[in-house]
Amino acid sequence: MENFIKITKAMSDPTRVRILGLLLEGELCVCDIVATMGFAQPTVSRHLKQCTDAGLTVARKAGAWTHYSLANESDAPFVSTFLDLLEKAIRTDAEFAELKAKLVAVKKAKKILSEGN
Amino acid sequence: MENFIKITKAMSDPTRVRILGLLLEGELCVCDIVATMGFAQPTVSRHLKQCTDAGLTVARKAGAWTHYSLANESDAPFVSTFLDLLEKAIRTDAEFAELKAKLVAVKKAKKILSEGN
DNA sequence: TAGCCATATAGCTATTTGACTATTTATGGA
DNA sequence: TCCATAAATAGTCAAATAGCTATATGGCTA
Repeated sequence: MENFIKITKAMSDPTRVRILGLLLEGELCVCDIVATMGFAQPTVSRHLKQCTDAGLTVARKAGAWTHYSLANESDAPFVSTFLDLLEKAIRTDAEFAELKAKLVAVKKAKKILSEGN
Repeated sequence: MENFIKITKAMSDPTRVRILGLLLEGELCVCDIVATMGFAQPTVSRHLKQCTDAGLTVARKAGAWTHYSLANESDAPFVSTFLDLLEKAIRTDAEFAELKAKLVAVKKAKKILSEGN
């Protein structure tokens, strides 16, 4: 029950739902999400912490970076079903479509910068 | 998306989850839930309104009474899946077990009173 | 070691939420 | 018609939440 509430609470905020939606595309670092969504870095960090506490996401540290990805079903009960529902829900969200496009642009820009070195 | 958020918001409060859990047993009037849960009548009424707005419950007026029941899958997308998850979540909630027993007692008491007339 | 970068944490503010009491609305029976 | 009962609405208050800025923390590189 407590777990269920944590998950539904985490999924009851549009910002977090969209962050989770971006993670459907694959692992992302905090800075990617910040660059894509335009929120302050601590705001994104807190959202990710809440998702991780709910068992929806997993953090992987690599040097200064923290990469977040969606938890897989073995990590916690319900999670995969909830993520399926979420995926269906954001499919029709216009704002999410924009974010997804923005993320592609952010990744592309990052790649160009890294190649420049 | 908006609908999804309404549903997850409705399901992110333990009181509402337990109310919905009681409705798994079948249709109930507001006063049954009030008697079972011990909250003030307006509190319960508001929770039920929120659930109905989210498409999780349906209200049926009969005289002075309003009977609430769970929506069926055709009423709104996601709903049946969410209710399945909810059912699994409350299965292990000790407080819900107590409420379920209390509801049985409330119904029994009501029956005795009605037979007395 | 100094300084920069990516994250996390702390603390603040505005808003939302969940509880309550008091009141209103609506129905059925004396 | 008048009263009792069931439910909904309005208004109030305390606690939780989501955003922000400022400040740690921790790792990499010159």
